[in-house]
Amino acid sequence: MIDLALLRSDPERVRESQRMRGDDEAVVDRVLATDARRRAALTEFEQARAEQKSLGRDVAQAQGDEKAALLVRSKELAQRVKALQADADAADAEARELLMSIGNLAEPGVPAGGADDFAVLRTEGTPRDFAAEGVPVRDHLELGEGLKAIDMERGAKVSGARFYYLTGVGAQLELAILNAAMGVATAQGFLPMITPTLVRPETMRGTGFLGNHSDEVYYLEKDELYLTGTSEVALAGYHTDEILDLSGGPLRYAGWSACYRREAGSAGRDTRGIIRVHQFHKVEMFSYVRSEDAAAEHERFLAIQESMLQALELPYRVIDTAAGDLGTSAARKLDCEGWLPSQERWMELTSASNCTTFQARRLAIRERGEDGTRAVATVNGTIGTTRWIVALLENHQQADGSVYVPPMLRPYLGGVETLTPVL
RNA sequence: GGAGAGUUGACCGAGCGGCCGAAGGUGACAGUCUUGAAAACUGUUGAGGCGUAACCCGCCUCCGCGGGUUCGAAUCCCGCACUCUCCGCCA
Repeated sequence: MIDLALLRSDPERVRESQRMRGDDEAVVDRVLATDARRRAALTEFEQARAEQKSLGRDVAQAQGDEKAALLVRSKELAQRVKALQADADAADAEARELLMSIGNLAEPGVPAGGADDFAVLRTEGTPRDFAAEGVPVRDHLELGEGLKAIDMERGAKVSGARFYYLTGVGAQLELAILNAAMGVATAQGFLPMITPTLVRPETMRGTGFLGNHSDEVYYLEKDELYLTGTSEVALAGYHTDEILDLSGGPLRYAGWSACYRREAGSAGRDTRGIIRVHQFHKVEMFSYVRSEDAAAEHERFLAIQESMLQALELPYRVIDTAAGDLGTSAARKLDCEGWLPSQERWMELTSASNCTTFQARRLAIRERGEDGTRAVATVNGTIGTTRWIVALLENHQQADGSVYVPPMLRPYLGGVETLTPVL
């Protein structure tokens, strides 16, 4: 939720952001109009209510005829108060709903436009020249099957499309990635957390995942619970309705969780292998930080992500996502995309979003300031996920179908330097 | 799944249908005293909103959440969530 006070004082700033995102800018004026109506109704209600309260005190003290007369008056007033309250509540709900429909303000510098309008900030590492090496490029699934690491067929038999089993070294490889990620995060001062993956509607809504992309989310109707697509949801919800003490620096958490995504809008995309699946695991960094420090925290996340990808010896590029491709909550999103040799394209491996005060405002997460409280900022970012298996297998494949293991992961794989196909 | 008890401010804990945003205590902060500290004493100490752009000030809302009864609800009624205890079931 954006700051209503800001929308009132600088509506053009909000319109500008809406344009950058490709969203409706007329909503800004609707918010202004509805808010004016809300305030008028509220004032009227409050005046009537004040009168009712003072009359009520008179009733309590009056006796006999005087009391009877006062009761008549206050009964009339009670009707009026009720009606005015209903008006005020309705106007408030309407204003709030409109305000909630506005995505976070894109940060200055974020490219305008949609999914294809991202800016490439830099490229690190060089994709291998497989032809020059004389290595025939196999895709991750072919490699994974050769290693007996990935079983899509049985995944489909048991659960359907986009489900899979990780078997043997595949399972070990995922655990290696996640454990390495957890280790790095912990060393960087993040508190390790294993989080719930089923959350209540308020939490899902508060984190901004029930907006445009609500089709992406699994919902358990019988229990009124949502399956989360990232531990960001549980980590953001963790401090709902709390006033935090950030005087000692940001609160940093590293959440480990299974992630569930319906992939409703991606029919036909990435159907082969485990690039785009309904269920996977992820370690996510999440910080609660003072508003003025959020951009620096965002950079910090990116640096940690890059250090992971470098340790895994994966070529990648960093992109600044365009405004129209930001999630509802994000003001800026920086992704690291790893090279995918089999398709000769880049594929998202990490994503880091600065949500500024947007999420915290919805979830009522504040800190104590000089006078009063103010919303904190939240920042989130990937530090390891199942999909990295794809990049590792493909980028580190050898001519014989074996796969080189970067030193960082070896301690988690019994020290092996190479994964060898099972014949 | 069944039965019961509970949910009040940073924390503990009172609370009669009518000056109750809420006694008392703890903690925190400030002051007095002290060389300093402790103790003692005194004072301050919740959030959101409207009037209003801001101050002062005034007013409204918030006693788990949502409804209802009433001129008036922390207090009475209903529903929901959560916590605890006992029983049952599963592991």
